[in-house]
Amino acid sequence: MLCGAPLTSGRLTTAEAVELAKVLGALADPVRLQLVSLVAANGEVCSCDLQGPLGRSQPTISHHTKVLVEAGLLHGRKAGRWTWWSLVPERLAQIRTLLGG
Amino acid sequence: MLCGAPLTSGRLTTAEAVELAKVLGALADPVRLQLVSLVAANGEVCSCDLQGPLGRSQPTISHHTKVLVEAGLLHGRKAGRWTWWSLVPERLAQIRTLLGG
DNA sequence: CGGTTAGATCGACTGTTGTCAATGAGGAGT
DNA sequence: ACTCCTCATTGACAACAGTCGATCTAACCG
Repeated sequence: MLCGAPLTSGRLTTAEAVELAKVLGALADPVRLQLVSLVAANGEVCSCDLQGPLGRSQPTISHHTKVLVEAGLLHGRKAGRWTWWSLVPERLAQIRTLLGG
Repeated sequence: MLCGAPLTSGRLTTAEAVELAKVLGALADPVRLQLVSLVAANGEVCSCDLQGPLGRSQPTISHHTKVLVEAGLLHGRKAGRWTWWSLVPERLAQIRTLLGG
């Protein structure tokens, strides 16, 4: 489940490769990278704060947040009508480690 | 050109996001991750050494090496009929930094 | 030169992905 | 209850990406 065995020390199993590829794929999109960047800069933001800067429709934003949540990179906290998004920094650190830390 | 401004310190421009997404996209594939892993483990390998472990056809391997080279992650050294592949560790380190080092 | 071999390129097919308009679900306020 | 408001979901479509067979290029060896 994505622990130990960083990429550059060799011996990456197929299952590990698939799992890591999934997480990296979640980050491999300009809109999602900017989304993460925005959340990182503001601590906690709601979807309506993302729509403007990212220049995408509301369903598209919703789609991207979902992808990031499923990758374990983003966390959503529902409060009334709003959903507040925040990063999961440990997950980013984990990816960094797997990439050869 | 992908320097400074790590992801988690905010302020990622569109151009930077597109560029970073491209590199991450190059890594976001199980076959390519295992390819990198194999090269990392063996130092320098030729394509014929990859085809077996990766279980893909020769054109597919060639396609993946090309993607990785274009992303600056892999380097090919031609010697006679063979091409010897090696990693560009600085590039991986750079990505790690961008991811929030 | 002809034959073999390593790798790249092309063409086609398939599955996935980013996008939006339309609609749905549910809280908040009147 | 009724109406906004915020976000999620659905359906559709275009663009992209991974894969392989066939073909091409170029290097080595008799």
